[in-house]
Amino acid sequence: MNTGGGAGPPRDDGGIDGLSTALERLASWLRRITPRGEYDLVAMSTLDALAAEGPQRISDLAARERISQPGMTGVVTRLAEAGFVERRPDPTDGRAALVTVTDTGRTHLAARHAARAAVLAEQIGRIPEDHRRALLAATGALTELTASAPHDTDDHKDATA
Amino acid sequence: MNTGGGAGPPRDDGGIDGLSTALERLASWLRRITPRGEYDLVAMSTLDALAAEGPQRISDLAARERISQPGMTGVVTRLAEAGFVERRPDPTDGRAALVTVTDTGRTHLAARHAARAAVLAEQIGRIPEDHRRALLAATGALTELTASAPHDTDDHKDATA
DNA sequence: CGTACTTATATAAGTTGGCTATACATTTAC
DNA sequence: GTAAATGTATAGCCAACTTATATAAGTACG
Repeated sequence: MNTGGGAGPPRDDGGIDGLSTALERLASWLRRITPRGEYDLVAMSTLDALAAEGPQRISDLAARERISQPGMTGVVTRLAEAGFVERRPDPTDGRAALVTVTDTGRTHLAARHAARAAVLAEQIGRIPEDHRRALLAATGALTELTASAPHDTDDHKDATA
Repeated sequence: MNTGGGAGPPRDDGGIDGLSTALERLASWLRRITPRGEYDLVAMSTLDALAAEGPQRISDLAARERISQPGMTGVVTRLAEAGFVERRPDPTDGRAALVTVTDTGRTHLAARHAARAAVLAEQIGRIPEDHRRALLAATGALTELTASAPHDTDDHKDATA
C-alpha cells in the first residue's frame, strides 16, 4: 500500500508523502481563496516571468509554462489586449516576437500580489504561532524549489502515443 | 504601496509578502509538473474531500470548492462516469443526493498521489538539505492552513458558513 | 391536507482557455 | 536560389466552467 496517502489526515511517514498531500491540498486552497474574476493562472504566471526575467519569445514562454505554442499565443494576445504586455519585433530574428511587460502589467501584478498577500495574512493569522513560523521559514525553500529548472520529469510531450 | 512585493528576489518584510509570492509561484509550479492528461484540480479536490470526510451533498461540495452548484453537478457527473463516485439518495431528504467515493475512486486517488509524490521526491532532491528540512518541517503548518474554514474573504456570494 | 414558499439538483445555452492541425513568414543550409 | 527548418498565427474542436431557469421534494400555515 502506501505510506500516508490514504483518506485520512496526512500521517507523516518521514516526509515526502505527507508534504505531497499538503501541497496538493494547498493548490486547491489557493484556487479557493482566489476571487473568481481574476486573470487565469497561466497568464499571471507568464506575466510574472516576464516581469522577473525580462522579454521573452512566445515559444520560450510556452515551453516554460508547459502549454502549447498556440496556447501561449492566445495567452499573450489576451495579456496584450489587457495592456499588460506588448509584442515587439526581435531584432535578431524577423519571425519571432519578444513579449515585454508594460508598466500597466507591473502595476496589475503588484496589485494582485498585494491582494493575495492580504488574504494570506488573514488566513495565516488563524493558525498557531509555531506553524506560522514554520511556514515563513519555508519561504526560501519554496522559492528555490519552484525556481528549479523545468527539467522534464518525463511526461507532458508524449502525445503521439 | 506594498511592502516588498516589488522587483527582485523576495525581500523579507517580516514574511507574509515573500511567502505570498512563493505560494503563488508554487501554484504554477505544481501545475507545470502535473501531466496534462490528469483529472482536473476541482474534481480531484472534490474526490479527496469525499475520501477524507465521507459522503456529501452536491451543494455542500460546491460551496466547499467555491464553484457553482451546476458546476459541481457536472464535476460529480464526470466523476461518476469515471466510476470514482456514486450518487445515492439522502435518506433524510428526497431532493438531495449523497455523493460517495467508490473503491475505484480511492484507488485512483492513491495512484495519483503516489505519482505526484514521486515527482516531488525527485524535484526536492535538487535543493539543499536545509531547504528540504524547512519544507518538511512546514508540512503540518500547510495542512493546518489549508484545512482552515472556507471563511469568505469578500468576493462571490455568501457560502453557508 | 392544500396551497405557497423554499431548497436541492438538473438542464440549457454561452464563455473561456486550452488542444491539434495547419498555414504563413522568415531564416538557414546547400 | 530553392528546400528544409523554425517562429508565430489561424481554424476548428472540446472540456469545464458560468448564469438563468426548470423540476422535484420538503416546510409552513390556513
